Formats: sequence, C-alpha cells, structure tokens
Amino acid sequence: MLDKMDKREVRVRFAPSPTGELHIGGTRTALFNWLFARHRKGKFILRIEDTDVLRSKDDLSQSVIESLKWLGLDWDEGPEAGGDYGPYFQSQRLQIYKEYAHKLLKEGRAYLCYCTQEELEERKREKQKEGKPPKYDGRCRNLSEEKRRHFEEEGRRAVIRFKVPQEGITYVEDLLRGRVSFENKLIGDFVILKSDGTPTYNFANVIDDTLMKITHVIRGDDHLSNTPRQILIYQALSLQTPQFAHLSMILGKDGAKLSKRHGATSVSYYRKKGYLPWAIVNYLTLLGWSTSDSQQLFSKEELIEKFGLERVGRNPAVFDIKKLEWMNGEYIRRMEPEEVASLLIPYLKEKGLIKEKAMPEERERIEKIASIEQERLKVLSEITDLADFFFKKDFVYEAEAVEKRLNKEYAPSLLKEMKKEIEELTSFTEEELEDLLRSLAKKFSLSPGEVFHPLRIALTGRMRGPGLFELATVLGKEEVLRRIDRTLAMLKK
RNA sequence: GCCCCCAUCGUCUAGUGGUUAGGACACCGCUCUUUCAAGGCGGCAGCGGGAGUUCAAUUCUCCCUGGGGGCACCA
Repeated sequence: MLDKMDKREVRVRFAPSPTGELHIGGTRTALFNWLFARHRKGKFILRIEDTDVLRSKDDLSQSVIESLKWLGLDWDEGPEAGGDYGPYFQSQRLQIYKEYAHKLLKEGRAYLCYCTQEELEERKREKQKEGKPPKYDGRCRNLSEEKRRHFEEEGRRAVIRFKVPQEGITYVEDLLRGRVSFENKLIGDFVILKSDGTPTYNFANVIDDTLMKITHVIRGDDHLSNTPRQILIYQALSLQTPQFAHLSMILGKDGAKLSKRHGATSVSYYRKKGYLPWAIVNYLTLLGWSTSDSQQLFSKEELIEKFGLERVGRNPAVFDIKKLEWMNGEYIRRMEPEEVASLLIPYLKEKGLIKEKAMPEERERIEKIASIEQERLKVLSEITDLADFFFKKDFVYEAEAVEKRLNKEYAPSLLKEMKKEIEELTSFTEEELEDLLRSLAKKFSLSPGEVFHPLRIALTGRMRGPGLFELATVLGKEEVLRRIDRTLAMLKK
C-alpha cells in the first residue's frame, strides 16, 4: 500500500486563510510543502481558505500571494496558476461542500442542530465549571420531527453536525510522529456546515484535499488533534486518507507559539527591513530540518535535492532573529555589487538621500558605495544609517569623534596642509591619497592613524566606517576638499 | 479539567547502548587593520529529574516535571 502511494504523483498544498499577512510560521509550512513537492517532482498547490467571511479579506489573499511569490515559493496550481482541480478559493466552492454535507445528512452520518451559539456557550461554561470536557452534548442528535419543526418555526437556522462514533479509537498515522491514537468518545459532534452555509475548516479540508488529490498533508502541529475528526469524515465518506506529517511549531523567545506579541512575524515586515528572500527561506528550512553534516547555507538546487521528511525534527524551534541576520549578511556579501545597489536604491530614495530619478552616473556611484558597504550590512535598510554621509553634505559630526580625534593641537594645521597637498594632486586615486597621507604623517611626526582619523571625521563625521581611501575617492577630490574646509570652519568656532 | 505532542550548550541542531557528546548562531578573547565590518585562530557553554532494563545509558521503557498545542457556527 505504501508502495502504491509512493508511485502516485506527489501532490501537496499550502492552505492559508487570508485573515492576516503571511506569517513566519505559515511560511515554514509552505516552504516544507514546496520543498517536498520539488524534491519529489510533484505538484505544489496553493489553496486559499477564505470561508470565514468575517475575518477573510481579499487584499490579504493578495498580500499572502505576493509574499509567497517574493520568497520564490512558486505553486503549480492555485490562484494565478490555474489548474484542473479548481476553483482554488474555498469561497468559490461552497456548493461542493453543501453537497457532501447533505450526503452525510442523508446517510445518517450527520444531523441538523438547532442549538444557538448562546446556548452552546452557556452549556460549555457550565461543563467547564463542573470540570467536564467542554464538548458538544449531542442533544440535537435525535430530534423528533415535531421538535425540529418547532425550531424551524422559531426561525432558528440549523447547522449540520457530524455524528462522531462514541466508541472506538481513531489512529493517525503520522510520517513524523508515528501512530497517534485518539479515543472517539472524547470527541464531540462537531459542526461541518455552519448556519450560513459555509463549511468549517475540518470539513472543507477533507473535501478539498480529496478533490484536489492531495497525497500528503504537511501542516502545523496545531492541527494534529484535528486530524482524527478529519479521518472520521474520510471514513464516513469512504474516502482514502492522505499521508499526514505534522510539523512542530515555531516559537517566540519566550517559548510560546510565535505570534504578533513577539513583534514582527509577517514576511512583508522582513521584506521591508531588507531581508533577502532566500535568506529567509534558508533560515526557515533549518528550523526543523538539518543534514547530518553541519552545512548551514544552501542554494535552492541543493535544498531541493537534499530535503526530505526523514530529517525533519519533532521538537519545536525558537525563531532566532540573530541567526537570520547573520545569514542575511552572509548572502548580501555574496551578491554582486550591482545587484546590491539595485536593492539599496529604494531605501536611499525613501530617506530622501537620492532623488526619485537616479542619474546614470549616480547609479555608478551607488554601486561603488554598495561594494564598500556590503560587507557591513546585515539587513538592507541599514544602508541609510551606515552611508548617509555619502549623500548628505551637511552631516552632523559625532561629538565623541570630534572630542577624541579632532580636538588636537595639530589638527587644524594638519588639515590645512592636507588640503593644500590634495589640491596639488593631479589624479585622485586611493594609492596616491594613501601615499600622501603617510608622508604627511612623517612630516608632522605623527602615526599614520593620527593623520587618518582626523580626515575620516572630516569626511564622514564619525569614527567608524569603510576604508578611508575608498570612501574618499567615492566622494571625489572636490568634495573631499570642501569637507575639509567645512571641518576647519567648524573647528574655528 | 480532559486529550495530544515535545524535551542535547542561551538559540538552531548532529549523534551513539561504550564518543574527549560534533557543528552553526550568539557571546568572550586574540589576530589582521587607520576605525568599523568581514576574515583567521581560540574560548565559554548542553544530554530536565527519578526509577527500571543492561556489564554499560544522553541513547531503550515507565513515571514525574517543564514547555507547547487542541477541546469554536476560527482556521
């Protein structure tokens, strides 16, 4: 039987509900599905679970779709991709769910329930007070025709509940956790079709996974205890169950399931901050999956080749932004400067450091800046703090820098001499500038550092930064002279 | 309350019935260097507790503890 499963084309899905932006946790689920599909040369399907009319938003569907695309997790069937098993929005499949629900109704595997939400709420509270499990008591299971008519006349709208067998055990065969058993009697009759005609998660999932021929359901651990309910539906409908694999959760620093209260959890936030899509993908893969060696960085091809459920761990993982940052920096450093420059431009524009329309020669300059700053960047957005002095002629001098490196007896005369000699330079290259400064140090009987530092402050206003000669040549001779003048003027005050 | 899952450095993890318990991030030194960053070298740090099985348990079993998840007309 397993062999038969293996020969079938693998079809997996990611089924987000558009009640928020794409979340880090959801992303990891999507990613493992995607990797599994790509590794097995199967299909990755995107299905939007927007049956909760109140909470689902169209623009959030769009935002989730955008984020997935940006991450490079492409799908073979779903919104924008089409496919033979659509529609891929659950809100467009309501008729299908209704039919299956009524089939169960007709076969006596489900029944109409007229309890109102208030009544249910009330009874649940009582149960909990008595220390009993808060499951549905099944009171509408055997409603008399008379009672039913009475409720209808009252104007009550019924839901359809699934009749859960009150004996026996349901086993979940999980690829990651082995056989997990659940006692049926602990599961209450649950709603499969709400009074507004929309299906509940457990029901819609089973129907869609069946109709979309899903072979492997890879999802979060939080669904493990839902799985017996779903299996019961599969059985009632005589459908074949897919293989299940329940991934453990991603946790915040405090060990609780990662959520908004841990700060930024949406992919779009990390995108704005300047994390590279592949860094996020690579990092998230390592949250729960590993190789037997200690490799950390993987190319897309490598990951697809190596990924497998066999090496997915069972323990929950804490999301560690520090490691993501490191990895992001690692990938930024591996990029070509031209590419880095392109990614940096939006941030520079946003801060008004460059004009909306970047001139070609400006573009060239930004590439140089990118090449000398890229090893310092952990996230792209840092560029505006790191390199603003390249663009601002009126930058502020750091108090500490002035105090420690500029408030020296020799500083004004040194800078004046420096200016004079730079003016005489016929070509302004890194080598020439360095030679000039080193011989200047000798002339003034100073250490090279004592000459370099004041110039660094004069040119950037700060103590730390890229190589002095590199940054000076990017600024250009004229601007360097101007900045020395400005510093001299400042020192006079 | 009930059910389910999980448990190796601070974090992500590798690993085995007998290992100096390995790597990565973070952190701390040293080094390179005009500063920062990057790099190189080195360091700190871990098998939650208790029984049992065994010549031997981090590894197998049970219990406890701890953490997480679920028990909706949310997904």
